[in-house]
Amino acid sequence: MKTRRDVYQAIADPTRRAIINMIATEPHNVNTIAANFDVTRQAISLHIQILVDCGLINVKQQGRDRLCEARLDQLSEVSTWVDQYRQHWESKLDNLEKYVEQLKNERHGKHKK
Amino acid sequence: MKTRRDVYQAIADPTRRAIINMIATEPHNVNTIAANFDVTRQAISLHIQILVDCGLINVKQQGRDRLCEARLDQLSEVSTWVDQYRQHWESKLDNLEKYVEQLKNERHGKHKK
DNA sequence: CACTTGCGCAAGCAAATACTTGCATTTATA
DNA sequence: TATAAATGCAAGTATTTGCTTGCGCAAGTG
Repeated sequence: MKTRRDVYQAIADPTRRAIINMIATEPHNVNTIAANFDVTRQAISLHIQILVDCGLINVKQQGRDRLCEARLDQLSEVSTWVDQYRQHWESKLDNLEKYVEQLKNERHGKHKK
Repeated sequence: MKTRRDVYQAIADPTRRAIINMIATEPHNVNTIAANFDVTRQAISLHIQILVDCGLINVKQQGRDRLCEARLDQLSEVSTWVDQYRQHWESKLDNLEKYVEQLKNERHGKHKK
């Protein structure tokens, strides 16, 4: 049975979302990531494995470390799915248009955080 | 044990996403929804229950029918989470813009389906 | 008032999850 | 070269899913 782990499945788990958050700005190795959670390294390792499987994380072997880097563009699938309904909860589509405009501006004015 | 079913968990299942899709434009009762899937009504009923639990569906009793209406604004939580990473795959932003444009057109020229 | 229709509830199950502990392997390092 | 550090792999377990079948009940209908 093909393991049907897709992106939606991947981000369904809060721990995995937290992991993504952790490496969103800069890559970290497995142990560093694991150190931030209460569960064992093995558990985190498994979560990472799942994230790798669905393309959300890219692992780069670096000596004895495995650098985990986020491939956030993989989230676009979810983004697209959700956005198709945006007009249903934002009274007007024009709002989305403004939203995109706003995002474009943010893109130019390098992010802070 | 508090059932921790959140929106992410809810949309993780393809059947549930399909259900949301089905009632996105107009409400349907449970049997009508179930008729569109290969699984039993009970299975669908359970999925609907889950969607109701996390606020993605609103059920209105209408005689012996239970009209299921989508509360798509509940998806904003997911949208917000994903969007915080959007700048990481910003190249896709222009595509979204085109997408919005396309949606606007569809809006004017009433959809078919 | 029988009968059909729309549904929920509950019991039972197989498979998938989320974790853990234990052990093996590879790569720096003192 | 021993030793520590960073991980993966494997086995075992408790839960949580996703479904099914069976049953009961309330709301329309002929």
